[in-house]
Amino acid sequence: MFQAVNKQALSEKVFAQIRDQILLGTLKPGDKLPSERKLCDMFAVNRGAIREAIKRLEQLQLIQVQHGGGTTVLDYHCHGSIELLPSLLLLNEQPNLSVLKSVLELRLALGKEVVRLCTLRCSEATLSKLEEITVSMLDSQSTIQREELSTQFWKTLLIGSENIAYQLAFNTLQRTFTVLRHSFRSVLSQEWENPKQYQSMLRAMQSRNSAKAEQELNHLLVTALPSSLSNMESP
Amino acid sequence: MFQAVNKQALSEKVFAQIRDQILLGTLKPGDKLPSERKLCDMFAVNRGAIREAIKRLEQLQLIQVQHGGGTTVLDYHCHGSIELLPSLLLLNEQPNLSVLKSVLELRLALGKEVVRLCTLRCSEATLSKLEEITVSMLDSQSTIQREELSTQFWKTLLIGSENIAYQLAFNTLQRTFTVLRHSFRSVLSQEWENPKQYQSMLRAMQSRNSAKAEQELNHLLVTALPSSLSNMESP
DNA sequence: ACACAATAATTGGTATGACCAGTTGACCAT
DNA sequence: ATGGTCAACTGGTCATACCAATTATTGTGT
Repeated sequence: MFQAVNKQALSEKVFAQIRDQILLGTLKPGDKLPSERKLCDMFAVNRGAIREAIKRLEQLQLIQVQHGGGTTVLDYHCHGSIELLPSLLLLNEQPNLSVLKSVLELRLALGKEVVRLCTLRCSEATLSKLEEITVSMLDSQSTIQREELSTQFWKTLLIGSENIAYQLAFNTLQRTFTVLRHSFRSVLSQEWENPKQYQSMLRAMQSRNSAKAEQELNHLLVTALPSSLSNMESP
Repeated sequence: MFQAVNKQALSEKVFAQIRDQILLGTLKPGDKLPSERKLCDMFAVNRGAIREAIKRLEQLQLIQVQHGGGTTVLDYHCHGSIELLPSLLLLNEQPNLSVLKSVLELRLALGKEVVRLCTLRCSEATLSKLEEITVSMLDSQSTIQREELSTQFWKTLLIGSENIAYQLAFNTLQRTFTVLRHSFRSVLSQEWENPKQYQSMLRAMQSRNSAKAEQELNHLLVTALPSSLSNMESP
């Protein structure tokens, strides 16, 4: 009936505003940000809040701060962190289809590699755990439960792939999709509604057939795409 | 002859210390960070510096802050940003070989996709620009110049791939390698010392042969690996 | 002894105002 | 043209107070 109230720290709001202005291009690379004192006036908050926001922007490589020399906007195409994807995706009211396509492509490419490496490297114990999860998926009742199991499945795959870089990259991707789903309930079909496909992939992994496993994953992810985005070039 | 002097803001030092303690596992997931006031005493700095550091840590998803309820350490395996790779790589005095291997695998996988997509999508103008760059590479004198040209080459590839997610992911990877080279001059052979291989790849792209281009990239990147890391499973 | 509401203590969030420390540019002397 | 001096500006640090949310404690009634 009621919705949770949106509480947000001041530094958070300041951060979001400046970030979006940079991503929208209102603030262009090379531009100087107003001085911290001026920003205090403009946002009507104290300097601490401004500085905290600036630290976050710096962390995302959106700006460069120089002691005594002002703060400069960077080109996020060249320096921006991949953590910007959620913000880029939802810059306007509707999700940006071009960005969405990019994210899906990235997920597909990374996913394939994870499945491949996991197939080649993972222990029997990992395969057993994956087996357990798919079984639970098949007789799961609620969507929310299948979603949780799907997350479990991927987490296990990532551990099996023995690659921390992929693990961290997936964290970012997951945040991106979380934000997306939160704002737009059904932009994407949910791959976790297809437990049988998970099982097919696992079968391939159990026989250590990485090519087949990749192919099954491709099927799992691509069939979940809306037609407007399905014009991706497959290998 | 001379080196730039290492100047670092206080909040920066605080940030680095806490970050490393989390990555090292001294601070475990679920642990409570000391309160901001206590941290002030421990680090002997002002509360503003502490708070700025905390904002950065939060941005990296290393901690979770709750108004009035303290600050909790998160499991970076599950939540951490991919921006942690540079720190993970150089946690101890020597680069962590396991992490290094992960990063190289990620670079290879992403690189292949970028080359593939660029081959399929890029304009003739992009191909011309790539041609220019490789020509410059061939008659470049200094290493520093080849490095710059190599960066140019990749930047152009990324634009040609028309995928913002890959672009941002590469920014992170580039930072990782920059940090690595900065600390350890010659852990890796430098792929930009092999201009001919760049040209072979470009030839494949010009004939829109994405499979061949991928293969040439594989050769370019894999031959640059030290033998201790070359036991990667190739597809 | 237990449940529960009121209260106190703790923790993060915001606000001022001051001063320190680099950067920049104008001006000047060499 | 080079380097020094100075003032104005910008980011960095500090101390202190108070607001706001959470958590622990206390006290009350049953």
